[in-house]
Amino acid sequence: MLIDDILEIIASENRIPSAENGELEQFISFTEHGDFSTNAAFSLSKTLKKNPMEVASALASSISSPAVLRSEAVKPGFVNVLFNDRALIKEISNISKDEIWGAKHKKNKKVNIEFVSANPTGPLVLVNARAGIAGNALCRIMNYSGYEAVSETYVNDTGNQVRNLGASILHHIAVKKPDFPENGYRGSYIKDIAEKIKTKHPSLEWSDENINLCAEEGKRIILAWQKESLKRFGISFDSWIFESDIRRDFLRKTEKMLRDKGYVYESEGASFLKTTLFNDDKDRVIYKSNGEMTYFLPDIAYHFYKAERGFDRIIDILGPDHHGYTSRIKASLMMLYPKKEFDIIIAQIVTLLKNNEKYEMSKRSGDFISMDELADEIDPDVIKFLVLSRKLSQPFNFDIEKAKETTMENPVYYVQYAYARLSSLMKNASVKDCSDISYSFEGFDDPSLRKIASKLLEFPYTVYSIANNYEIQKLPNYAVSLSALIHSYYHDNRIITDDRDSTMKRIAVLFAARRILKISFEMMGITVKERMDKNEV
RNA sequence: GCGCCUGUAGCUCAAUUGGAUAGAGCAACGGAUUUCUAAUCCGUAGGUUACAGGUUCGAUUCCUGUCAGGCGCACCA
Repeated sequence: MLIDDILEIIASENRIPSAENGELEQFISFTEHGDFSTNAAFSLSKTLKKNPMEVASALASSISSPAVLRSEAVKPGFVNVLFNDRALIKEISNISKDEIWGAKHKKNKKVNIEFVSANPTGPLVLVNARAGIAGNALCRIMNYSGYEAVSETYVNDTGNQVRNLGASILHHIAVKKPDFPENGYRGSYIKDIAEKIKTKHPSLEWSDENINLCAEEGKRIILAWQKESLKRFGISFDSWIFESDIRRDFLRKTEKMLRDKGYVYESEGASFLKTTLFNDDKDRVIYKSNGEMTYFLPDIAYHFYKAERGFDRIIDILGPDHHGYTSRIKASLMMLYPKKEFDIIIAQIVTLLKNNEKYEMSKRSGDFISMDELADEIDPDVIKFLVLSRKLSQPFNFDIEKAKETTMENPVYYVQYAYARLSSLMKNASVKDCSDISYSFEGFDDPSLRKIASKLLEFPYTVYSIANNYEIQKLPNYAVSLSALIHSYYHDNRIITDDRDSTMKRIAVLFAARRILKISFEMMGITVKERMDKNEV
């Protein structure tokens, strides 16, 4: 790519050692001062112990390429680069000829992204939707950026919560029974499941055996139900891991590894893991004094299982209730796999507002808003775009009335409309693919058209940066700002005219812009619409 | 009490991770259309980035303190 070529020149001319794996990418930015800028001189000046401006001048003059019209050092030490129009036009044709222009070559780095990971004890709620939407997008972003990313979810299909589920269901079936279980699930869906089970087993006594039966049946039903919910949002996983399988196949090995390394000790009848050695507040119990295992050991086993499968980077997207949990799981991975990159992203709470009322969402209370209920009311595209527009680490206020009623609050229509406009232009100009376009023109003769072309260069670098810092909101932000340029240009200019040369220039740039929008929509999981029908809303 | 996160326009959020004049949308006001779909565009107004110090070429961003809010702090999962 155009910018990559220049970065390579900068790196080799100035003997920047860390410039190999595209390290220079982090020093580029896109402003009004050129097609791109770099502040590399500032950090370089520290290692060279020279004046930043001096370094910048050297950088600027080292850039000699036929593609570059001007490269200049300014004020404190920025270097601004402006391409000549021919080079930009060439890049426009590259964008148009490539289905996924900008995607990096695979660098053989395997990434595992885990998200949603819910108990099969109730409907999925809004945080699950948030994590799911973001996780899928992140997975595509990382694949585009040269990683081999896999999306994964973990099903906690054993343990107390599942037993509580069984007891809650059986309580609706058995005639003679104790009080409703203390930590039981009270949602109305429990009753529905009980009714379903009744058709197969009309009468069940209160017994451990039948609690298990109800738990197994309930789990199956809820899991299928959760899968349907995920499908409505287009959320999918490359792999499903079940806690029961981990316990069966990997638990003993994990415990042995930890004990062999001397990280386990006994105290007051319980077994502790020395997580404080790796920055945890206190050591954590893996076996209680009554001999029971805590949830912690299977979770470690699961993470070890990820590491064993050869992933170089492991990413967990967790709900806000896992805040205090991150340091201990990090510590356990440090014990045996210190070389693995391990990142935990906390997806903050989603608060649903409706007419300024706050909805509480808890599986226990039975009074919650599920993913499904949200999808019933609001176009999933709207939800996806809104969810992706915010930093995951920020709490998210979702106003259901705004999302539904005022379409102006929904930038997703803004970007989809930009795409639809371009599509209808291509149709009117009888352009099906890039072979219908000539790229033999010399210049843009219109700054705003050139600006759109220049904006397209930015796209890959926006995506790469998300792969590093997980700030997914940059993707929708980019789509909005590109769409703004498109809408503005469209409004000011008649695209298709009798002047064939000028028509072709415009179509060439807009075809490429449409391609970039499409790639970004697919990353976000937003529907790509060739036309927008007003009565749809 | 301890830990993590947050505090930016009236509201919801950005700001390319320490960069150039802090930007969008909504709400307010004024304008543009016999449309290649106005779900659009252009303009006006709105800010001591919670507060006080510090670090340096440069701070919304990093450090310290204060104030305010959210979340998490089990031999629960």
